[in-house]
Amino acid sequence: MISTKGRYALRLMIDIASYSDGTPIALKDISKRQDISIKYLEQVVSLLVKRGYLISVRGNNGGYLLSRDPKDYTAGDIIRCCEGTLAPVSCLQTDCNVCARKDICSTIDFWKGFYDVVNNYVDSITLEDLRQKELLKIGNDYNI
Amino acid sequence: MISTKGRYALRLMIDIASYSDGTPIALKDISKRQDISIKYLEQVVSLLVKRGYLISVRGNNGGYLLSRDPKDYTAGDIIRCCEGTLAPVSCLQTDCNVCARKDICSTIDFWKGFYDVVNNYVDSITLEDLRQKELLKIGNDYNI
DNA sequence: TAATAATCATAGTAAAATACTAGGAATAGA
DNA sequence: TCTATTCCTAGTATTTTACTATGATTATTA
Repeated sequence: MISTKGRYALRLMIDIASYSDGTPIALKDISKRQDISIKYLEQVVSLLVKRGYLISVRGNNGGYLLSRDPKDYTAGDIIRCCEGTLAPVSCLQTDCNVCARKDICSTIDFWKGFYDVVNNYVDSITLEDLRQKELLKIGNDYNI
Repeated sequence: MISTKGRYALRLMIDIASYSDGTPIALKDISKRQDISIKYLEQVVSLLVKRGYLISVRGNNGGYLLSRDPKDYTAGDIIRCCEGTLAPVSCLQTDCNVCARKDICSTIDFWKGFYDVVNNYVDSITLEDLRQKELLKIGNDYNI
């Protein structure tokens, strides 16, 4: 299971990508639209700012802006930023958690393959793709 | 991350598939080879027995036997049996955890795709494939 | 038949992770 | 200066994880 950090991060980024008109989007508004507390969003957003995925604007009328075009983020970028690695086993994490059984392990290749299909998938979808889907949903809502 | 339950289940099944000569394999032996406590293996193995993936033989000289040919188990069968669903989000679990946002959710298709690539991958590898890899490793060890 | 070696079943538990909330400082526009 | 925002650090209840412990049950074998 992907934790709330990763899932909320994706929704937050989609929200900003979908609703921004060039001015910063405040957490207050994202909180309302996404039904997630401002306090928790603060924690999620801080990871995205630290990574440079979002630009924060402090003070009154502040908020957050994308630092790139939506097509230049993958869903994987966003999820990994807040969720950590998507490695299915700890011995595949980058800061190589060396395993005592690595020379005799018959499952490591299986897990590498798992890791690969996951990363390939999440990196095949861009924030722009998700934004298009969101705009479609909003459109559908208006049409009811 | 896949938990120890799922990872140990895979190793346990590979171990039985690789070392069984038709007589039951005792947890004591699996424990030695795999470096996992008998007590913890008991918990893992009970899930596989309940699901019918293993046949247990009680009493002295007892142990466990595969109930099918190794080519007729997928890695996915084994992992899901002990790990539970591989769904990345709870609203995709079979006993549909209905989400209040389902009609307006723009990420559900993304998560469905995630779920699909994971299931497709783990179901593309059979226990026989993993057994072959294990036998190769054992062979290599003897050649050192 | 008694000892032994195995599975089976249930409970307990320490540590870590998860999913938050709380309080207040810093910043900047009106 | 007031207010609306982000920023930062702690705290915390709950759940999950990764086991261990105890003892019952079962069946072979000496």
